Amino acid sequence: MYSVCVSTPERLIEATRELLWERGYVGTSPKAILQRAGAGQGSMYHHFTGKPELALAAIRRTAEEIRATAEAVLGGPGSPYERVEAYLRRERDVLRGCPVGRLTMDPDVVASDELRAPVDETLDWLRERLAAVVEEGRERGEFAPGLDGEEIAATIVATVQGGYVLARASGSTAAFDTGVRGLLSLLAPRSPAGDCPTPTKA
Amino acid sequence: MYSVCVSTPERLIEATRELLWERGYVGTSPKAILQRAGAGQGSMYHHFTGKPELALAAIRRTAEEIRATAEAVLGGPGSPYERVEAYLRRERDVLRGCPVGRLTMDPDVVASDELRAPVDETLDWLRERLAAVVEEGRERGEFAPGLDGEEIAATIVATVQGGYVLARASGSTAAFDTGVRGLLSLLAPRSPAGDCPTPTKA
DNA sequence: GTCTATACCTAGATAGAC
DNA sequence: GTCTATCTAGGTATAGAC
Repeated sequence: MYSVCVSTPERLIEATRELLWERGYVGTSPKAILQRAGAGQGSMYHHFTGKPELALAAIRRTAEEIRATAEAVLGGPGSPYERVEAYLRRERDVLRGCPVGRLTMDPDVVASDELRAPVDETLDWLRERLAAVVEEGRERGEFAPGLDGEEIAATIVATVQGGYVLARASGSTAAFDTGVRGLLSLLAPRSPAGDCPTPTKA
Repeated sequence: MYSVCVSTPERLIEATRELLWERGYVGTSPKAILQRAGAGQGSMYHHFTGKPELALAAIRRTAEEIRATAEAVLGGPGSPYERVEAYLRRERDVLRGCPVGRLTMDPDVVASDELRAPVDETLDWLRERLAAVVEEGRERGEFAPGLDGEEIAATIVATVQGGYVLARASGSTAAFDTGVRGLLSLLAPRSPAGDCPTPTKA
């Protein structure tokens, strides 16, 4: 209940954001939204044309929040590798999953260009942002020269999104962390000497 | 419609498998299952106690299928790296997503230990299987000696599961392939000489 | 075993009073 | 703006005929 000094449309949007995160679009009913927002039917249909429009407002806000959170880390201090590591290791509600990524498993969201757009834009922005950081690191010699920024960026975002899947399947955050550690070990800058592996014949 | 020489329970399970893949558990109604299976209400409740039991049968079968498909590649011919690559590059219905992984975004599946169990077991088995292959490759010197099999396995599975998310968000398989290429470039065996990067100071 | 009929609840939206 | 009917359709399950 967001009953303190918050407008009704605001409470509706926040309630929708929570429910979309918890139950997805098909699993969220107007009735559940109204109960959580402490509003009646009339209010909702006065401010919004229906469930899709309300969901769109909620998704857009969540998308914006995710960008801001990511930018705070990726545009922060530290070397490119450190910023990627900070992004991967930053605190997350792992078992709740990604409030934007999870919508891609929602048939009604994917079927609607309007609802899918903010999801697509967010993940696309994130990939581009990470690609720039990786390219910067590669130019500095922090990453192997053969790596491609866009490819590595896609791998990073996928590892996070897939980490949520593993964690929710097992009911534990461990698998998420394990996957992230694996990726970081693959990305880790080569130390000055001695660990360039001696290749053996195939 | 699976009307040719197939028992009714069989048709019900197959219809449920399809619908769970397309629409998830909360998005799949008994009515839709019956229509696709070409059966009536009575048939379904004669053979199954209800939607959860039918879904469980469907999920178990899909899980078994996934294991068999993965084992065919991971237990096949080729070096460990080649088998991992074959797993990552094998043909997939990328835009349909993973029929097992997607269930982790379903609130009713995650809330039920019974329904979640086969999902968890499948992804867990896959990680262990991949970990063994990676360990084998590391012992052969195909992968860097510092890598951890279980970590890399989690990264591989997460990249695939997350690749589905990226693909479905954009409505294109490109992002999946890009993420896989990035991961393969990170995993690639070091070539005999010349590309051990000259490290620069941090 | 399979069908139809029936039941009750919820989803999603509209109408009109206040 | 918000509320309480009201409405039609669908979700989920049971009962009982065939």
